[in-house]
Amino acid sequence: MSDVAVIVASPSGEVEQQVTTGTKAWELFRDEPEVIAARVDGVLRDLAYELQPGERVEPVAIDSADGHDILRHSTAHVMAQAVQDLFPDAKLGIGPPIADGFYYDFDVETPFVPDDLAKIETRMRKIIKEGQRFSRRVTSDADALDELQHEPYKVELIGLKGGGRAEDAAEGASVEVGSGELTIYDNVRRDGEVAWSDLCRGPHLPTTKRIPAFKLMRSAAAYWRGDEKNQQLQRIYGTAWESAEALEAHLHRLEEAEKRDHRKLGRELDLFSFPDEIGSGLAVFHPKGGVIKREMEDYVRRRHIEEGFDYVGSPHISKEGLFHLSGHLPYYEDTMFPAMDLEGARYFLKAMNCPMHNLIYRSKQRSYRELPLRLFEFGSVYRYEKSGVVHGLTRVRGLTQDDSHSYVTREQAPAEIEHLLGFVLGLLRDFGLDDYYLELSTRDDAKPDKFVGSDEEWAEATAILERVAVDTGLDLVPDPGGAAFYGPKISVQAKDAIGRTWQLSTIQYDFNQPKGFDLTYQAADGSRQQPVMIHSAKFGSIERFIGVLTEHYAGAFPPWLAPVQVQGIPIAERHVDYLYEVAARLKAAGIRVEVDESDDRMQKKIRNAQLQKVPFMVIAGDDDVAAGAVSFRYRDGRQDNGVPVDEAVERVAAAVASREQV
RNA sequence: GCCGCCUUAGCUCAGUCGGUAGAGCGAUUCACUCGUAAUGAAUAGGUCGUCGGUUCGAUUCCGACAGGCGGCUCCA
Repeated sequence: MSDVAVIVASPSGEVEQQVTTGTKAWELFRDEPEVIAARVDGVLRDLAYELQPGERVEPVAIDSADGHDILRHSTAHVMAQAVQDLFPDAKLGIGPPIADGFYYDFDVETPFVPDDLAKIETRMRKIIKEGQRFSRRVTSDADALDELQHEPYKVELIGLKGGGRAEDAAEGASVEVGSGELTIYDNVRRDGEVAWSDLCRGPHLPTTKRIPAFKLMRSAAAYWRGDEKNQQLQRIYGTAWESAEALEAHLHRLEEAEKRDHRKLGRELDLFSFPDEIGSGLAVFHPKGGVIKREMEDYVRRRHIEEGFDYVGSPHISKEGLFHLSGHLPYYEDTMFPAMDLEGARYFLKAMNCPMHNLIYRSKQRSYRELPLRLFEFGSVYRYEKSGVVHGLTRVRGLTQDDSHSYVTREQAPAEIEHLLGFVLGLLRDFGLDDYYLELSTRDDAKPDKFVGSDEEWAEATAILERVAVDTGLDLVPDPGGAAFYGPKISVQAKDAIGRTWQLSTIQYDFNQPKGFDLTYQAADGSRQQPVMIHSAKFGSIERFIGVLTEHYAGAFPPWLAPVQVQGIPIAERHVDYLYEVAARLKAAGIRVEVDESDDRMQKKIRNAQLQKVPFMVIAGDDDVAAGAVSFRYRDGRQDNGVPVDEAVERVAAAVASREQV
């Protein structure tokens, strides 16, 4: 028995270590209970992996990103075993780790109900207690097909792998079958009996006992391999963590996110609602939500004009010919509201503004001297979103786009895109969103029927967008196949206060519609040339952006957006008149102020203002009246008493003007 | 659109094993006038989502539809 040399890497550095032939990875980390797997020459391995000479071995801790994935993947196996114990006819789909958890898909006769989840959890605890060992076994395609003949979905995966198509089998399928050798993991009881097996690449925890904390979250249907033409499977989502505390913290984060839900805050703060009588996905803004909407629109309109855009207007409805001309109808008729037949013509509610703007462009002969010509409006569009996808303000059927179209010469296009991107990012910053990355959506070459235009045009457009995006220095994520039919796009994905990302702005390069509309301009040499159009929505939709901002600020808007900026609170009834005088001063400075003259006690008034998340409470009692002052209370409970009225007005006005958060 | 769950007062939710309903908050009125997150009392408010079916009788059971929630698919 000879020695082999391996390199053991740890945060403190790398050490060469002599071990006996046949040493398993776990033997290097036997004193480190948090280590649940090893990264060997860059590849994740079970701790039972037998070390080879010269290999570089890194411990993988359960609370690392890789460790979490392994823990959650193993927990998914335990869940699948529990499900098949309780529902022997359940066929296995796939079961990968995902962000903050895992899922496993099953083909079952009857969908799972909440009670089933409780039963499955109980069964899982039993399996965990048994301390079943995850045991890796290499197999061949033929043997696996034989062994798994009762698992039709696994058989399908093996077949796809054989065809070299494992990667596009389904999202998450690569955890079952990779491009390399095929492996099966057996769950082995202490007495050596195999309790359960699953086709899987691994790696896994050493035993089920190493699952410290988990919870099943919900069940839902999911299409096999993500295709709605396929069988629907029942998916169970769960989460697993390195400790009960970490699980608790995760559940707490979910609760906090729920408190920020714009649908809930919209009701509580009286911002907007979705009356059933109007229809699904169609919002009305109440006076307080209307303030936010108006402030946003006013500011955005002003900024567009400052940036060289012309404000235009267009109707909500049009004869169908326009949408044929733009090329939209063949691609999007399904997502437009059905046509209305009027006077022998078919009218559609508009789902996009660009055709209307093209008509404005085409209303007269254009000169190169006019370019870039930038048309902008808040365009209301209607999209017949499928009933299952409508969601608060973030996915609606009627929305207002802050939409612009820049008509430029081909030579001007790169500079215009750069200008737009800088403008968009500046606007987002003004609204308090300063963490984002970019996505470049391109054509799917495999689906030529979904896109129009030549290969050369697409290549040119994509290259320009990519170059401008890269120049920003922001992260750029590819999104193959995500382009519009008429051209590629850059989208800005903004992160909110609790780290969720939202697709907001888009910038699209379009060489097709100018062709369809036969848009031209007269060049300096007298020739007729075709412009390129650049579509850009800054917030995507006003509605969605209000939803995103509501969640980002958890309803505590910065003063410039807050529906009520100052709530006046008298200590006693005799201070009401004084507060109205202060309020008049604030109003004269353009501040939105209300005085609470209700019968409530002042403590209750403070509580109400607090719950309404009003940025400034201005309180007045005998002391303040005597001193010609007021007392401030902020949302965080901070107080500032005896502030002279002039200074108080100045302080509020300054906070509003600077658009800062307080 | 597909799967599951849900729909009781303005809001949050009890409840009725089938005999037409209750709380808290909110609203209104009255009393109280108070220094930093809930003063007290009284009153009003519901065709139990809609439409059908079963039944002597349906808010309750069944079905369809509408709306909502969680996913899947989709998102110009």
